[in-house]
Amino acid sequence: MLGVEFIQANPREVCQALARRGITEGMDLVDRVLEQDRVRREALTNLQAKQREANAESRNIGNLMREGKREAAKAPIARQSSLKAEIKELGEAAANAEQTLSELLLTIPNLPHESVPDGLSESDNVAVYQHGEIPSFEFDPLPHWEIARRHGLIDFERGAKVAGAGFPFYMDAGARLHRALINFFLDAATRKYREVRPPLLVNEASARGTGQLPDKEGQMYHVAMDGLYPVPTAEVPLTNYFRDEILSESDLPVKLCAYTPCWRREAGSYGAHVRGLNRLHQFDKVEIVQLTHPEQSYEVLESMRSDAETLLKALNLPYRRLLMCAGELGFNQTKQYDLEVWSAGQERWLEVSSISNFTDYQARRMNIRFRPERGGKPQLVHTLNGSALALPRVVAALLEHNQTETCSYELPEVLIPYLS
RNA sequence: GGAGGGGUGGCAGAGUGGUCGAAUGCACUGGUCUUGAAAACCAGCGUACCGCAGGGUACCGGGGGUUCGAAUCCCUCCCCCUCCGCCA
Repeated sequence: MLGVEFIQANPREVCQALARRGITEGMDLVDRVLEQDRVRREALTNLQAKQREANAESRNIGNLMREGKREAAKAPIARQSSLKAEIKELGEAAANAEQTLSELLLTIPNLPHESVPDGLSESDNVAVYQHGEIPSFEFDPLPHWEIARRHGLIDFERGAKVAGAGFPFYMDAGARLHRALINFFLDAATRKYREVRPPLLVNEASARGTGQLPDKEGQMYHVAMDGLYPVPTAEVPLTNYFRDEILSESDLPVKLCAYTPCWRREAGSYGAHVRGLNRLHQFDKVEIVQLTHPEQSYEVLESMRSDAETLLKALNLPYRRLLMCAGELGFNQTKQYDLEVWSAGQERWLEVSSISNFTDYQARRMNIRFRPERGGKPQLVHTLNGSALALPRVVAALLEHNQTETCSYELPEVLIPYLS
């Protein structure tokens, strides 16, 4: 969430930034936040004045009792009970005001960075870079599900029987290819990031911390009996690792990476775009996360983006880098790159990575701060994350890109050591 | 799942109803001493919020209650530890 102080100090900028996301009632939102904050402060001031009064009275009564003047204490004790009722009422008012403000703030998304292009739709995303040529084939290239079927790499039907659509079995060379990619990605990531094996189920507070709750509730599976959520991405456990903690400035930047399966309900999808490996309920991903000093996050965003791109280059896959337009940004992000590989069999781009800066938006929610070395109050860190990479579409692109006329396929050299 | 014991500041650890936001030790910061360092000594050292300010309020796992007054008593939830059971 945004900080009230910031909104207070920059109402116009906030409105303009929200407008870039297509939110036209920005001024109204800002006004409501400021008004609600005023209400909250007033309620607090009133409450605290009464509490002060009651505390003084109690001290007074304590002194009288100690001196054995029980009679003299009777009047102030009687007065206390009416004070107590007032305090209870004022306390409830203050809590309500606080709650209302925080709910209001949760409806306001993060503000697009100035370097983010304008636009509200997918077509406004800017392809800022492309690596490799889109290949032309002398034959009709097959989609990956066809190649996978002929080689027995993936068993979608039995996956559907055992779990449901979107839960494939990877078999034999298909399973091994997955393991190879996970190891290849992790070996690259761990040269720079601490390797973590996180919990695969998280509690509600963690889902709230990274912003999956309350707005994206339907995207996660939910183990209702125990109040746990299978992770939709390793971002959740990794970023929550330091929730409610104060780090030393010298701890920054914190760099974490993890391989995890990811579970997503992805309700409402249909058609050709969900065929094969395009969209699954369970998939594998290596995630990279950094917590940085506020002054460094945009620099770090570029380096994380480059970490992910290095992998695609090593795999020899044509890909392009999209800079997401203001209207297509995730709710919590200020700037976001998507990396898309070329799917030769489907003749379209497939997203395999998204790298984002959240600035202090998640950190404020999660209360992750650092103590400045030069002294002063703890400050919020900036959080960033990115996929490096998500597996299924990489598998799809590898099969499709490297296919031959006889429907065999080759794999890039970097994977050979991982496949033996 | 059953029985028992616990959750206090960065860490360790006192505190069982009245100036307790909380002793003490360690760690950390500044200073004295020293050629320098160590040791010793002195001082400082939680977080959030309200207030122009002096200052005030809240926080001893979370929530609720008893009381004029709660870290301390009661209820409830969460978490941790030990033993038993079950299990990979």
